[in-house]
Amino acid sequence: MVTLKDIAREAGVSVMTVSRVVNGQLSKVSEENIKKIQEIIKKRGYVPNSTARSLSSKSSNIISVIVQGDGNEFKKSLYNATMVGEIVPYVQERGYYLMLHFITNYDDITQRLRTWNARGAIFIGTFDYDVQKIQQDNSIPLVFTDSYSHVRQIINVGIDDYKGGVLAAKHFIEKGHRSFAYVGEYMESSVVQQRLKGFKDTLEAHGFSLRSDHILDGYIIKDTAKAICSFKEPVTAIFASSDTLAVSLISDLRDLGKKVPDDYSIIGFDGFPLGSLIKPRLTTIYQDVAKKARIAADIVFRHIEDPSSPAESIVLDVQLVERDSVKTIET
Amino acid sequence: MVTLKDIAREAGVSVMTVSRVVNGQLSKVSEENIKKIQEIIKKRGYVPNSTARSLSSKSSNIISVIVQGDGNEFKKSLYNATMVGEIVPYVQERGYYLMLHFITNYDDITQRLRTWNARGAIFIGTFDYDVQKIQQDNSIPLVFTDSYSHVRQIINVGIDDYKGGVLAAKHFIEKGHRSFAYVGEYMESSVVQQRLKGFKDTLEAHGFSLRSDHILDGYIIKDTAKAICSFKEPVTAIFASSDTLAVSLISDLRDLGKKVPDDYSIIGFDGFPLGSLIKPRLTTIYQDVAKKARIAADIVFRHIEDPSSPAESIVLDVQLVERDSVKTIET
DNA sequence: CTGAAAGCGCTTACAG
DNA sequence: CTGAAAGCGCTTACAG
Repeated sequence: MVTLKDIAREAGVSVMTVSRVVNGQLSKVSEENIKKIQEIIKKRGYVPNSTARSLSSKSSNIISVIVQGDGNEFKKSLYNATMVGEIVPYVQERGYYLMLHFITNYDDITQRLRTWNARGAIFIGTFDYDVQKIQQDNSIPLVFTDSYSHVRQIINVGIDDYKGGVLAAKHFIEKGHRSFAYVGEYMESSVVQQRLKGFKDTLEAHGFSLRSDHILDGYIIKDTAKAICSFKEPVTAIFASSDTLAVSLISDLRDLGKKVPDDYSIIGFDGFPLGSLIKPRLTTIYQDVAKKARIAADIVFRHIEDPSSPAESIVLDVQLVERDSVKTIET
Repeated sequence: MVTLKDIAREAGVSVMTVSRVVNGQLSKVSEENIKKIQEIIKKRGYVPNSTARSLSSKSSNIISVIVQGDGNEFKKSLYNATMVGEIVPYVQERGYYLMLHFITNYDDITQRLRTWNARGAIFIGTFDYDVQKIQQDNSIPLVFTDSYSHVRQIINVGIDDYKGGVLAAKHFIEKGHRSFAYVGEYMESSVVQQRLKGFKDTLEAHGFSLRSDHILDGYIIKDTAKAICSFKEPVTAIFASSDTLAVSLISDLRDLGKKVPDDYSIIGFDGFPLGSLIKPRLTTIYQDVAKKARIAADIVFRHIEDPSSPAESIVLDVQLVERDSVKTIET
């Protein structure tokens, strides 16, 4: 392994001079030495040792991406892949490295961040309850996404989940629907709850209701489609908390001999390309996942460069994308 | 930050004794000290500094996952997400950390591996040509997936892509099809080429042919569906190199007023859940992506524990999953 | 513009 | 079972 010392010896200078060249502090080194050193570095294939660098500077150029869960969700939907896929190049462009962690136990977070002296962290998924503890234990920039923690000084990039629910409800109502159901996955997550709340509040504001037994947890109930088909009070409109869920539901309903949107109308959430590939094309609430990821990464770097930057909470808009999965009912 | 030294001082022992406890070398420390030290560690919330550890031991517990491309492919299909989602928990269970790299320039690989003293690496995607160079430059275990490099000592976990093509061809022929097309994405990748080769060879062995202008690169041709519909010599059977591609194709054909499988029959590749959610349910060549990921991770750790382990090349089987996207043509 | 010294927090390799 | 010493490859903080 080639070290600074090796380069220094060969160039006839001290390690400090080589260190300055490696770190781009070129104004502090003579042109002659810069050139000589750069040539030797190239010739020898010198790669700086990041572990040594981190140890002595007490900080690393590692950004940790902390994903909630054991990976099951990661493999199932494109949401996490889109987030991570967007963040990685962003991090790399800035000369940083990305560590990926799956977290099922909050206590692991601080340990994983500290052991590598991570410079910043981006959280993907639901980390509502322990945000405060995580923040107390870590002094590096922590950017949450989709968090509904009530901690005041939190940096978060989220979307208007509530509005998503509102838009879905309004759309169903406009199309003449009068009976509704909500299907959520990971029902305990605030995101899923907010979408539900926006949906329910809006229905009620218009004089309709969402029966509590029409709110289904797709994670608990094995066959959501069957449950919906056997409602005592039948429904025509179903709002699903994700496109993935909506697409599965459409498929399951079809297997039960039901047609979408003729028997059941469905609105999804996310706006992934998938939704426009299926038949009927899925009406959905669109969120800009890539933008969310990019903003989260931006904020991390802003706070790394200027730790005094204020905590900011960003809420991205959502919009209804009307396609073919909601039928118009004449009233 | 709490260090070994702090713990040692508080326990009234040397850093070495603490170090032994931290590293689980409990047989070398008195029970009394073990207990005392463990309590202090817990009380102080001591977290070992991995950068210091790596520097002094000249090795780290980092596994690098190297993904080919700039992330575009990562965000588009569940393939990479499934691979990564499977590998992460596996790596974490063993007390290792995972770094994720997107690579568009081969030269970056060695630099990224070396700078962190990575202990091993798993490659996802096409790394055919530079395998030899990568191997020469790095002495840690390198596990490739889906590589068709001819380097002899390569560790690779792949699938029988050729057989996938064979199965698709046979199925089409059995169902009475006589005219064929192949749609591939990233046509330059060996994986896509092998699937094509198995398909073409089998067609020819049965007295049929695959015209070269019926081989389309989905990455280059904007509207593959339209191209297929305007073939001078029409086809009835289309083999797509991935499920994602097949699903898009079905959607595009539908937009052109064509029906699957009535006008065109389609076979995909991968066997993702998605394929059984759409209508018609997609007939496809199934590969066990999760298994591929797990085996790749297993091999990395086997070679870390025993560097003298022989290079092994594993080829997983594939199978045809018959669903509804291939029509029977009476002959 | 240059460099000598100290130190980051561990582990390795000994000695006892 | 225990510990003192040296060193991993850098950076920080000075001094000149």
